[in-house]
Amino acid sequence: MSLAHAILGLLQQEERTGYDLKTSCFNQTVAHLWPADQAQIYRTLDKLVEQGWISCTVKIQRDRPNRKVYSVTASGKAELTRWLQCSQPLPIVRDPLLIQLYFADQLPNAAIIQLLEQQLIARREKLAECENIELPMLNDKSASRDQVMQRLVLELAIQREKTYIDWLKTGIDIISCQKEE
Amino acid sequence: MSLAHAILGLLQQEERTGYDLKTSCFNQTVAHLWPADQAQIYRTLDKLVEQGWISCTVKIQRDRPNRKVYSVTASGKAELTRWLQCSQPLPIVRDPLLIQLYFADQLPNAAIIQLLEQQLIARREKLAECENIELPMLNDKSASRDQVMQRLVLELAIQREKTYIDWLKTGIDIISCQKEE
DNA sequence: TGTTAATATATGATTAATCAAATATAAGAT
DNA sequence: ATCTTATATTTGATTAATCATATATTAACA
Repeated sequence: MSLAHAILGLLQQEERTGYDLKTSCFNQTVAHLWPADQAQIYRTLDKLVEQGWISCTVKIQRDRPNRKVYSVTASGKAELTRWLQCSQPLPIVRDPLLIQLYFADQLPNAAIIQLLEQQLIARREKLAECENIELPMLNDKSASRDQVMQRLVLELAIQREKTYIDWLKTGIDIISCQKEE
Repeated sequence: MSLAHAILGLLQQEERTGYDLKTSCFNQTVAHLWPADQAQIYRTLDKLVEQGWISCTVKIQRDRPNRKVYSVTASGKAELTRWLQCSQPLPIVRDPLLIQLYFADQLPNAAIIQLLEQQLIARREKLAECENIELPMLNDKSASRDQVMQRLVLELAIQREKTYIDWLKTGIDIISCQKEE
């Protein structure tokens, strides 16, 4: 499961709590790669401990509730390195809009265009989110190795949105010219 | 759930059995929009009958096992029309390769490139599959309304693969030039 | 003093999807 | 005669993800 390995990767960057993972990773950049909710994160942490891939230390805090800080064990590090080299299957995409459009011939043009316009808004918002993430450009020679990797990932996310946006615009044009019924 | 509505749409095109849905829809074009396995299809058919959106007639066959043929009811047709006009959320994409790349700074360049090369092969295969689907082009004026919709959907699938392929090529170039460690 | 917000973790229930396998009929091939 | 293939449906088990909610501590605010 990739979520487990994503968490392993994040904990290898630095030790964190479940709360940290949620608020500073899975609510931020990682949300674009592998969204995960809080319940799943805490449960996956439990599984990783069971597996022996991470270990937990309770940090007592005076001013706030105590934290369970997790860090990667030697065996966890080995597992991550192993997994990082395994070829993974293509992701499965299930896009409700495509199903709608596939059967949209029975809708009036205006209704179809409304669907596409709404997606266009949502996609533009997502593109803006991705473009707001600050990372050195691919041609920036001062970028560290991990920044290059992260920028590369971000570039796909951005390109993906741009492709979708272009396609939506084409779709709107095409439908506008269609004879109804 | 979109699977239910996809099935509703397919049954509105013509009455079909679970087997038909699997072999001539979910193994073919629809596989690129909304993959579904056989167990899920049959179970969803049961749910749709319970809802009263489709009805079932058993067709006795002499030469082959009997078929349960499903067709859309009036209430099913209404439900489909309703659903087709509801704005749907953006699909959630979880791509394991992006997680790998995000943490790939600890891998040697050759290992990263191997990951990307393998995805490139898989993506090219998928692109070829999409391009093999026969549908009139968007500028073809003899195309029927439903063919236009289906071509539009296919165009996104194709563009999506092309975007991914371009990105993979860029990625391979960038990683090749990276200093290791 | 009581309320809300932020920090922090845990659990129950449900849905959607996947995997595996069982069952049955008949045609066609070896 | 047996094996395979295609047709056709059903069920059990499990995983991954989501949703809702519960619990606890402290700070800040009104």
